[in-house]
Amino acid sequence: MTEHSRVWIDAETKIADAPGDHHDELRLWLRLFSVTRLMENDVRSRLQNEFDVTFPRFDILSQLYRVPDGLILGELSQRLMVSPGNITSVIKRLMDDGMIVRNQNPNDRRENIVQMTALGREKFIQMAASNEEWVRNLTKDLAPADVKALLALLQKMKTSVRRALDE
Amino acid sequence: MTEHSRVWIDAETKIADAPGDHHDELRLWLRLFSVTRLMENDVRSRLQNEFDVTFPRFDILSQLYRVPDGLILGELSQRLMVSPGNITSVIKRLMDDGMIVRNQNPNDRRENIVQMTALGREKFIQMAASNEEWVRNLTKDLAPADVKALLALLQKMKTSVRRALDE
DNA sequence: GCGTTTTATTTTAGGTGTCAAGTAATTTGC
DNA sequence: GCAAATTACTTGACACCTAAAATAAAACGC
Repeated sequence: MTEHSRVWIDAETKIADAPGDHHDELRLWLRLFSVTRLMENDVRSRLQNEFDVTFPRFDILSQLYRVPDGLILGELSQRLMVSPGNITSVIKRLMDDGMIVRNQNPNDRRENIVQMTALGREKFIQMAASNEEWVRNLTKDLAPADVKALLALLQKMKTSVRRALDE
Repeated sequence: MTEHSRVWIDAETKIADAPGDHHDELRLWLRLFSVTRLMENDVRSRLQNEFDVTFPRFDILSQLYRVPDGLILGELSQRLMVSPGNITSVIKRLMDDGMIVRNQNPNDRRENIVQMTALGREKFIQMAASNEEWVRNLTKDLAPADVKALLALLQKMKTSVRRALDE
């Protein structure tokens, strides 16, 4: 039992489980939420302890890593699903750390493009490798077929959610 | 398209999808995370707009609703999977709103039991009903069998995560 | 072409989150 | 029985988060 594994009694465990009633969707949401929080808490504390980086910063780096040409702040905000006003300060700190750079688009001076630096790229690669290892370890009791099935079902779920949000 | 449905391009959409490689677990984590955030953002903004309550407060009320005898702060912290230091101020605000009360346990004066008030109970019932409706709407394109399958697979996943955290 | 509108970002106020250090109450161990 | 360890909670420093208002630049409309 490591420091990363404080035992949570999560928000969903104690609900009377009478499967098959009319509350399965709610139960699904609670379970989804609790698994996510469980994993997120572990990943967050490991990122902090082993790389001295916060989860949101890692999140930003993940995005920028995949887009070498960089992203404008608005795109970043949308991809991370956080509000635009939030990005400003986190970006500032990543710049102070030398992980990213930020440049005004000369063709549209409202836009600010952020890109990874070589340093950011180098550090991110290490974090990403550890991150993947942590996640694989957390999910190691799932059979590959379960993983596949979850991927497909969660895709369906995401599609449903997006459709509902677009209405 | 309502105010609740700002269109996010989430953190996971843009990953090259080459299913079947060795990165399915990571992809699963990203997808799980993005669905959760998508739903959470919607639920949070609706709770705020329609009930003037924050998500964490709703979370606390949900727990207390199910336990009429109340919970001590530490239990609450564990169930919500948030750090103990966090609970204090949120509890304080819920008390100011008259939704909950807090009493010292006379047998162990370190412990503080929080319970819902009649007002809290009354308001929570309305919120919970709306919440369930929102969630059902968000997941409405999922067949009942998909919901069942997801519930089972996420349970497996949660078990795997807990086991890994206990090591 | 010039005022209006839209778009991109920042700022502000307030709530929530962590961790670490601190306080108070109980339990342990000799 | 009393010092030491543990448990429950609070506080303080700092990071993130949202919503809404403010700023600045580009696009639009007539």
